Amino acid sequence: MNDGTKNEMMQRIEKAALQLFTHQGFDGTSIREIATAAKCNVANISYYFDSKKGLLEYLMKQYFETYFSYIHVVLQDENNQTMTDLFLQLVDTILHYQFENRQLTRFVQREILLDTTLAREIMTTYFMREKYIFSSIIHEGKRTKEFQKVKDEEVLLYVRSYLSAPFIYEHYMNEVLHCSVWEKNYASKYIQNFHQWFHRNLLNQVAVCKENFSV
Amino acid sequence: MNDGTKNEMMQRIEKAALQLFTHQGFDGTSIREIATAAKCNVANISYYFDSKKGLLEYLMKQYFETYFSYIHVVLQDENNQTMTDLFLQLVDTILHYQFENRQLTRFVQREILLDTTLAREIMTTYFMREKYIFSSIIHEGKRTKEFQKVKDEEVLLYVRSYLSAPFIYEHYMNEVLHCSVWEKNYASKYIQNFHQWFHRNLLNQVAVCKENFSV
Amino acid sequence: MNDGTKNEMMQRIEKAALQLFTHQGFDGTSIREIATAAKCNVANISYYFDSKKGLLEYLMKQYFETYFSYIHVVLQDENNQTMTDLFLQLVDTILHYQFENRQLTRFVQREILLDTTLAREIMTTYFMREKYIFSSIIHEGKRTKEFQKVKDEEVLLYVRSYLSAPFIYEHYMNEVLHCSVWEKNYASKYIQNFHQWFHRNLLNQVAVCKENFSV
Amino acid sequence: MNDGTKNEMMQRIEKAALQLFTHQGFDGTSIREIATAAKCNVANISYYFDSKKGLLEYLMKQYFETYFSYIHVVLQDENNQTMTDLFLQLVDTILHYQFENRQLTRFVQREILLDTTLAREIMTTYFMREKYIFSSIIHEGKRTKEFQKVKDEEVLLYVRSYLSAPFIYEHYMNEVLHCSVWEKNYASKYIQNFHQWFHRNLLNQVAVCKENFSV
DNA sequence: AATGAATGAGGATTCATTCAT
DNA sequence: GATGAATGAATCCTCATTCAT
Repeated sequence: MNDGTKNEMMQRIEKAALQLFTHQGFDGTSIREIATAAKCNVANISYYFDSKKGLLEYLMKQYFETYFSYIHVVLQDENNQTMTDLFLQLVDTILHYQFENRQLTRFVQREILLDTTLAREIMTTYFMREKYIFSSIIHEGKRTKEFQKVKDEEVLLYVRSYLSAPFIYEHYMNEVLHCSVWEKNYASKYIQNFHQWFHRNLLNQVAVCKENFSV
Repeated sequence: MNDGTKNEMMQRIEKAALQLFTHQGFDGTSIREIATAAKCNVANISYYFDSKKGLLEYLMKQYFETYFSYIHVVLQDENNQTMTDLFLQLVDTILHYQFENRQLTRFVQREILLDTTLAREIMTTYFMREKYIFSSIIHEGKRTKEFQKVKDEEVLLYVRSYLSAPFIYEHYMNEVLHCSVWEKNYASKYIQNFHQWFHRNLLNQVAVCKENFSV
Repeated sequence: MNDGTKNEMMQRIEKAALQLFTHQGFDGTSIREIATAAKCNVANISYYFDSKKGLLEYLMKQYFETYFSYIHVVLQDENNQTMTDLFLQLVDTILHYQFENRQLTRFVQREILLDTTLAREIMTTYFMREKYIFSSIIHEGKRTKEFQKVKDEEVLLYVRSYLSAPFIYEHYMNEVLHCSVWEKNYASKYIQNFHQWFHRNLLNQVAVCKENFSV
Repeated sequence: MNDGTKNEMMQRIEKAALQLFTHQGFDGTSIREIATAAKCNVANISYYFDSKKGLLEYLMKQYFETYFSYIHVVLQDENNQTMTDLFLQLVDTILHYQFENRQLTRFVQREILLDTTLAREIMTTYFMREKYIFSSIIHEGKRTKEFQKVKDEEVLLYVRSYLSAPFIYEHYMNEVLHCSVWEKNYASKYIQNFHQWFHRNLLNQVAVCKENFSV
């Protein structure tokens, strides 16, 4: 695989693939469809990504590497002094990144639902890494009494679920609830909601209850 | 499609298909693999389910028909007099059904993430129906002052998400959090958690805050 | 692979493949060409022989199994009491079998010239077996003073070469020497020639020399 | 095709191709494999040899041109006064040339077993030429009573077979007879053997019989 | 009810080659 | 002289399906 500076055709293939994968899934999409959509020859896909599987891995890798590059920027930001700052900043950054790359995010979230080798590898590398980061923050927050004595697993599952929900339930929201994820201010509202949850469930302070769902 | 009393081979095919779909997804599984796993001839799948797509639709239909048959039992149960009873009873029943049919639930939840015609149809029929039921209960609950003045969409999304989370995040829980969904008492703990959330966020009463994640 | 009683299509494929392989070699022939020649669908080749490689192995296996079934008939024939009888009877039988299956023989002889795994396997199984049989006969012949004290390797190589020459040099004989292998009495003349060589080079008797090439 | 002085890359390609052809045959080898083995770009093969077929023809042509250049040196050598000298000198020279270019020899001998246009062309040009040369010598030898009254075709076939046997049966000798063609003195022993055969079968003199295979 | 044979369409991939640089 | 990009055709194989039995 050529992984130098991306050229135009590579990006065209990438974009076309993502669009098709979003609708039909990886296995439901043929490289011919991708080639047609990308207006290129089928052989080019093998040329640039080695194989269909290589294209999948490339997209996955790209998603997670950018994901963690953003995370590391936050972790090294000296402004985040409290664990609260760090935690909220992380979630904000991740959600922003994901809202800006909806298709890719949705694609990745869906494919890892399968029980494939790739899915398992991603779990045991990337998600373990993510878990470790959040775990450390929670642990430190609890040590400094900044956070309540919460059950780690439940917080972690909630966060993970919160981070992927807008992309996993995009359809449900569009077609059933008729509230679009695409709406400009949806992202910020969604992030705000998280802050509320965070304050009520993690922070060690007497806070106002029952706010988030009330009008 | 033969809708009569299920015979042995039909069930064998169903079981084999579900198992394979769990690992490889619908598009990633060939009817040959299913036939091999079910120890039957390929032609039998077409014979019993008309086509591969027919098998998919059969599984979906079966899932949702049982799903709603359970729901209607609850709705017609005269014991559920308050909206609180009704709401909690519904969630309990649904979760129980789903925990008893993990593979099928997970399969359905995953396949409807695609942008196919079938997925959209399911959204606009089954999930609309589900939404209508929960919406009515919330509306009535708010009218009788049993519930707080919550934002419907947020409650609905939360419930929907809560109902599918254990199946969508099964992998994540197993391989990253190392807390297994298969554990005997996981289901009841998960249901209890919902009750807490329900009391804190929907019920119109002065309740104890910050309970759910604290030790 | 179906290896029950051969049906008509299987034989048609076999025949077509053999014809094409003879002209173009295994690697030079596509399964499409075979399918066209056999007037069947490409998928049938996979259906009956698993894969192109499977077809190759099938032809090879068939050649050698028939080959050795003939050999074993000779070995168990009680009429062959002397080693001379046995040796000559073997060569006669093999040559007859090969002359009756020219294409197959030529195909096999050509493919094993490659340095592939299959070729090496065939060497170390079938040809070792053949060598063992001839070696034993020579050894016994030498013990009983029926044969001269010849160098085994040279006799073995000569025999092997003699057995395959008409098929390997078929082209040369046709197009350069203009003496056709297809001529009715060529086979018997060729076999007679071997007898002469055998008498002059192996038999322990004062024989008339320089016969074979003189007019 | 570039016929100028061979540059380094051309030779690298040639060597790599020959090595791969030996193992996999011409049709079984892709130019990509050759390019990889020769550590050059695929396009270079087309550049230097026009096409894959061009490479084949180049190797064939090179083999036979060198082959006949050696032959003509022998034919013009005034020292070879008798037909016996000439005949034996020819065979010696050819065998030496071939033993020094084993891979090329083997490759050529194998490819001409196919029924392709190229193979037929080679038969009708190069091998006809060879045959003509040997025929003339035999004829003259018979005329001068130097040789016996042998059947031309049988002698010619024997000679042809003898000249290619070590290369065609290389595998058989290695893996079955376990006597290596690579052994230093094998070539000279092989040539000596031919001399014995020649004396016994062609020369018009009372010679000692039954020598060649006895210990 | 159940199966083996057979098919045409389409799957991913690799092929030899060309061309601009 | 040499290369990387790009291509269309062809590779083998698998797909879901049909049909006669």
